[in-house]
Amino acid sequence: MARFPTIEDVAREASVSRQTVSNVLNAPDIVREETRERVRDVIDRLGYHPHASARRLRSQYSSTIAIRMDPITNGISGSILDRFLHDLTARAAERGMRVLLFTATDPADELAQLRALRDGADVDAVVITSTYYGDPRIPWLIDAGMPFVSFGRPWGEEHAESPDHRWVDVDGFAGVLDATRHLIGRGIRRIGFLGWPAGSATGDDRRRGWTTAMREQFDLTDHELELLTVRVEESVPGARMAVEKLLPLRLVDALVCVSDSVALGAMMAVTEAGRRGFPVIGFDNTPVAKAVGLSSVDQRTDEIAATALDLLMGEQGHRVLTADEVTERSAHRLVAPKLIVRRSSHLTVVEEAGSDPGGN
Amino acid sequence: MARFPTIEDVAREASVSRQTVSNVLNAPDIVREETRERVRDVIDRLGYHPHASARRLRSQYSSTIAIRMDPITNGISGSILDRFLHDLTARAAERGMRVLLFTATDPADELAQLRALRDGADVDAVVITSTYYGDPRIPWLIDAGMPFVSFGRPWGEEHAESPDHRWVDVDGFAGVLDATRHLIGRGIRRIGFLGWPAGSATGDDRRRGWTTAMREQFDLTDHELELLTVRVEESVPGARMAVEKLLPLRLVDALVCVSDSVALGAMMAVTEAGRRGFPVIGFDNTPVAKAVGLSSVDQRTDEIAATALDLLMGEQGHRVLTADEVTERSAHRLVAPKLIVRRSSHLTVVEEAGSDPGGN
DNA sequence: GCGGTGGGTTTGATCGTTCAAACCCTGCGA
DNA sequence: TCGCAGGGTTTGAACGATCAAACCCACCGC
Repeated sequence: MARFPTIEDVAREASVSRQTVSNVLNAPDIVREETRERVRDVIDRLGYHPHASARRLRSQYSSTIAIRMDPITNGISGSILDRFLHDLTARAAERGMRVLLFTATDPADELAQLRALRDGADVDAVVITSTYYGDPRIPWLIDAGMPFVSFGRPWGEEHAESPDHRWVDVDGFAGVLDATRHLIGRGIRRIGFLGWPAGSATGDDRRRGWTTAMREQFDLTDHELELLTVRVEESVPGARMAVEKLLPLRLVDALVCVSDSVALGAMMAVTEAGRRGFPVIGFDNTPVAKAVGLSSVDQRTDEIAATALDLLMGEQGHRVLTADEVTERSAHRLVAPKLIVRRSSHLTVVEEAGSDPGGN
Repeated sequence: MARFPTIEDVAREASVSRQTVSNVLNAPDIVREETRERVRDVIDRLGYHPHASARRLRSQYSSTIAIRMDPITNGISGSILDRFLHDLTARAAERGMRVLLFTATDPADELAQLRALRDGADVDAVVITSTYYGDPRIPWLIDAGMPFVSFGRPWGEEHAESPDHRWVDVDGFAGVLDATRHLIGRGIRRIGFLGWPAGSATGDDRRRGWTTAMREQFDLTDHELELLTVRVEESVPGARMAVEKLLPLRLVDALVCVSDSVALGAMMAVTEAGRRGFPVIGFDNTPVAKAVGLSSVDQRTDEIAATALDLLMGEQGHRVLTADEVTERSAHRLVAPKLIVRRSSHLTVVEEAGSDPGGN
């Protein structure tokens, strides 16, 4: 392989110094216009690209964000993280950042990996996903002074309000509220909620969207709402069996679901029972939802990715901000999801419209 | 943030030279044991990690592999690439390699991205996926002298046999052959094939697995095989409708499918028609297959990832091999997939066993 | 006693860039 | 005329590692 041109080659060819070439690239406004043009021409002609490692070595910025590739493909909803990953990569590129993947076998290993990435000056920041209660990564990252943002709220953690922990999350409450209102708007009254066992922060938050929508329209007690709720584990067959039992009771005329997995189970039960026109709405807008025509609440991963970068680098910046540069107001953000309406929530069978954030 | 220790700090502390520290890390066998131990102790004590960019600058290796994050989440099978990505990252780490993501809006943009990555000396090699007929990336990469491996055969391309183009692919033929034999072994004779429209290289290859298995057992003409074949586009509802029409004809007693998407459609039709005990087998072993109990042919992404790295770096190497270091024999590999049996292909309803490559 | 050998270690140069400071020039006011 | 400001450019050093060659020294054979 032929040697690539260096900044030195460009400088010589353009009859300027190395530093001037560097300035053309990094601070074009301090270079006289004529010089700038000339240097740019040479850069194009030689096909020069700065050597990333040399730049990183000198500037001490890696312009790289690390994210863990999670092994857990939790049911059918795992693909959200993949969509997020894609969008994060695209958005990061717009800001001159790269995304580096890593994997870990367990939490301890993950911390070791993070330490190595930091010490090797390989990454400027980390994006963490799937946070959980008492997540050890968070104090570690704060302590290590490593900038990070989490996709997921720190439910009930001490750092929830602190700018030390920047986070972005999906407003599950708002999403389910929308979905429920959508069904109410179609004239349905007896809308059930198919959720996870109580106690899951995310699940409870989503259910609150449903209870709020139901209460604002109908006069229901907590007890009545509880009767309209079915709770199952996150699994397709489990949900299917639960709904098979529920349908003959004729208690509800539609179901808002906490996830696409359980919604898929519900749909299968509904189909099998021959109850066409019984609306079901899922949550996550996974490819499966798209494939089977299931209405679902879309997480808008692109919006989340863009927001994560805003939190890390500021609205405009091209550099990762350290924790002490972040103010409380700019450290947390909820992204409102968007209901995608498909056949499963129409009373009449209608194909969805062509343009649809759910994919192609 | 406090400054990290450099190789210089370690050297001073251990009373040796920089180079000796470097040797302890990169060529431990040439250092006297006593010295090695002493240096290792100091490294541990100071928590030293080599500065990745400095190393890359000097050594001209980036130890990084780039892969494009594909925007196309083609139906429900998009998740295979994600599993591959995860496995590739894990396997690469074992060999001291990192995986860097990038995205592109179109083929031209992808080439531009690749060029920038190469010129910036950011990556040593590229993994490309979703290759297609006449893929412009392949000649470009060969021409640019950039080492690469593709996940996917170059169907009918000139480079198919050349060591210039290293590739690994799933042996769809063998997978479908297995699946069909599995059904034959269960005593089923009239096994249909649900495929894609003729002309797709991957689809035709998979169908050949079915025809071979059927021929070796039963005496069937091409025409008869054609009658047992149903062809649909890659979509759940399309497959469902096709199978809805097929079932009443009572021509077939089971279906082997070209993908999980169409298999899912088939399953839905079967369920709706109340034909319990009508086996369906998919291909890809997506999370959805796992979730709904669909037997499926698993692509073994981990095996593929490991093989891709073998092709790039040699069986043992810790360095990417350039194209001219590769011999013809070591440039291509087919990975045999593995049938995962679930409820959908049992005549009696039986849950699958606990340990299952399909996830958790 | 002297040259040769080879394992183990050190030394100086180098990778390609940016930082910090110096430099050069022109214009302007005192 | 001189000093000074300041835009534009150049120069030398530094970032932290590895490469290539030199070095040291104990040992061996003749």
